[in-house]
Amino acid sequence: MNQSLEPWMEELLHAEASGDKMTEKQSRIFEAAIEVFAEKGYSGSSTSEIAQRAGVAEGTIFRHYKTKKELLLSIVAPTMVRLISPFVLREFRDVFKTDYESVDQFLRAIIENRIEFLEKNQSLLKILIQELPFQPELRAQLEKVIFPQLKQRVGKVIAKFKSEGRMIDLPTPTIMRLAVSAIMGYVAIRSFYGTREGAVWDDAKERQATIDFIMKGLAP
Amino acid sequence: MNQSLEPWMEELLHAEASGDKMTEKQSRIFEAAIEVFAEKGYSGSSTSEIAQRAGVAEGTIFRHYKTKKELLLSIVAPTMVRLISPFVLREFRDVFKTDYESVDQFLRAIIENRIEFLEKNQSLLKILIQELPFQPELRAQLEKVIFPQLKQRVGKVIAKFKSEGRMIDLPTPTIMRLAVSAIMGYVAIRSFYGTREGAVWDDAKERQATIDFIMKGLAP
DNA sequence: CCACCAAGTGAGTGATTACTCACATTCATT
DNA sequence: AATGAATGTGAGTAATCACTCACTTGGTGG
Repeated sequence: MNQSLEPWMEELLHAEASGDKMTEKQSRIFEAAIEVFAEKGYSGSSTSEIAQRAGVAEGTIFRHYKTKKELLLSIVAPTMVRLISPFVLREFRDVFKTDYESVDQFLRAIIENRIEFLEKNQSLLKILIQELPFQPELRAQLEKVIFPQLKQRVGKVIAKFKSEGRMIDLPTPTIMRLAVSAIMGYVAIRSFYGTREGAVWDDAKERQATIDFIMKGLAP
Repeated sequence: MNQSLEPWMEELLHAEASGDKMTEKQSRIFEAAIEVFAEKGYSGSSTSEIAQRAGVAEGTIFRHYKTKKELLLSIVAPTMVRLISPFVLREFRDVFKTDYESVDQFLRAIIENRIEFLEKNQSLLKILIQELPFQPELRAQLEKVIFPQLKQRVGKVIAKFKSEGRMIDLPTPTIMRLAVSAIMGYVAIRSFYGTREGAVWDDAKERQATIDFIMKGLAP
């Protein structure tokens, strides 16, 4: 399953798994980097500004991260894992035993959950999406680790739904793509409008419409 | 309608409208810039590389564009206009007269048309999406010109569909968001996989599934 | 109390950046 | 052919870049 992760990836995952051994200054750097990267993009950010905003000397950054890119990856790679973490949890496999009242109920719950996650981590998501096209390591992780795991775990649940005739008969990746893109569109527009004064944006209704849209589109 | 465009925008639109008065070298710069920006991102690109790839001296770039950012905007601002141009065409308003057999037929046609456009202009789209969060001028144009025009033009057609009970009763922007995000998801994944050797991607089927998904989701 | 090492510093490094400018070339108009 | 403007050039500039390194600080184990 772990199909020989590359060393840098092992380290990153391990670093995250093994709790926060971070110095206070290091975590200040970490947070500041998230801020600046999200604000100006990776290429548009300078290590000097990150240091400044973290309240540390520029050299301190390189004490903890060999390069600027390593700092980026240490932020973004774990995010991809966290993004799919609910699907890897045991509870998720229990869908087989627990017979949900409706597909709706189950799907709604998980969609709401992921929307919540995305909104609480808007900066991380922004950085991830921005850098995905430019960082081959990230694309590799997505393709070799994230996609397969998603396909395997979620695939089983979707297969069950399909076999019960409660969901449209399409390939699992296609179904996921359609659902995910609707959610991403919702999140994207929401962040475009930000939280504004004269906002003509009824969030509850928009979210409901999005979920309904997905459900109706994926109905058999 | 034109609600007082800012000068730079006027110029850009005018420059495009008034045909190609470009020098050969200028258009070489223009094309090279599209290449490099799409490849490395705006901040990650250097004017020296653009000049090199265009086969001109670096100074030539600044003869035609005051700054690097102006070069970017000259590429990307017209793209936004072209993106919605079909909806501004006269034919589009004729939907009222011409009674389409089905909403399906009409929507399918226009969705296919825009997918085609996006695929033929992948680089431009990539640059646009990448820079939208960082260029206030672009966001302003989107908000003040693109969105309103879309809402007005497309709104009428959608209103007609809704009144005929052939489409779900949701706000126009919501309907557009749902349709557009599904299309963007399709385009994004397609470009992620690129055109590869062992591609497990049946394009025709994916496209069909996407369109069906939109139609079903927007059905009344 | 010493010795040791990781954590932290900030001045310094060469490379690269967007942009300028004095000058050369080409073009259009008379 | 002459002239003025538009186009093109590339060496030059100050600023900024990611990163290094000799050094200081602070905490921990013996």
